[in-house]
Amino acid sequence: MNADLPPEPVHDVVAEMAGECVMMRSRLISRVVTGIYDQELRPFGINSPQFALLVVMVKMGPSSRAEIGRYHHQDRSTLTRNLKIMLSEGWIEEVPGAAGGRARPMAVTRAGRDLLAVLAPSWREAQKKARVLLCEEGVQAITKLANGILKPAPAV
Amino acid sequence: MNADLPPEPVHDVVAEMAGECVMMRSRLISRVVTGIYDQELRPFGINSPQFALLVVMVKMGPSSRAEIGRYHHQDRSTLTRNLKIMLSEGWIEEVPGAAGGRARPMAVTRAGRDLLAVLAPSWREAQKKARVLLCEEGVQAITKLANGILKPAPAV
DNA sequence: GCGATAATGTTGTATATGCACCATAGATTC
DNA sequence: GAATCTATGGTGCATATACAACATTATCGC
Repeated sequence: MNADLPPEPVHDVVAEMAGECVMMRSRLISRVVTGIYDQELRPFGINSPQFALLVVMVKMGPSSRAEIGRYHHQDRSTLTRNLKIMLSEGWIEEVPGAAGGRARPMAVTRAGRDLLAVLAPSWREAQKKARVLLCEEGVQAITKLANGILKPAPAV
Repeated sequence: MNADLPPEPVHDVVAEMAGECVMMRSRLISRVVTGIYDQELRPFGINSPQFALLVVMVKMGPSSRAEIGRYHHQDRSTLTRNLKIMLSEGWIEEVPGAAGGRARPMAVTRAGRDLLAVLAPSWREAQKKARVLLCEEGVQAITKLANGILKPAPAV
């Protein structure tokens, strides 16, 4: 309001940050929740980020790194590296003669789909634990939020 | 229910995962929100995770890596490395003759507190953008969730 | 067709994050 | 007091993540 007032005490500023920062809370939740799923998925040799990417790719169908990045809000370079690991695991593959020519769409393999089917019970176990931690209310809020990010208002 | 039934179609399983996974959504939100704050904080030479740690450390007062890790849900080794960078920036320091002897508490320096005061307006700008993205409802849900994780039911 | 522009994928660099494992230093137990 | 247990901090390793810069490849405008 008034730029000439003395700066507010650092203590107050930090109290405001500690009490309200959305980023701190988002990252905290992400860390804790990721840990829950990593624990359940570990026996299958796949981790949380890889599982997420695999599911997104099944959902999207054959897609280029750039397309996946736009939908999943990840940098192209991140996908170049993460997909390389998933390729070597045989969960995904490059679709041969697809797309115009510059892009090289990737798709989930049969092995990738089978893996998802096999680990489904463990994933549900993790879901259950997450629900306990976040309560049904929290789960719904997060679901709604994320869906809003994934499906931005279509250009009319 | 019945282990002898044929496995449900992979398609259905993936649809369930894509539509309900809490981890995928938590990480997505975290990525997007972190990006918002990183953009605002960049001019100050500090990134989102470092900012979060700095705020937590002011809040906690002099604390060992182990204590910070328990409160902030981070591995001790993660803190060893992250704090090293913050030490070299002069935002935190080792408290000399504190604690019993085995632990070596770390505390935020004057420079660290000043940095928080200086970047406060940019942080509020990021808060504003986050509020637009998540809506007031989402912000409150995340805040409530995270507070629940930070303040677990005290052992009675 | 040609030059300008835009999109794609890659690599270098820096940081975040957790697990497994280790050495050390307090704390416990007898 | 010595053996054992436990907590702390550090290292090696693997992965996630983004930004900057680059070469390549379309695409557009003319």
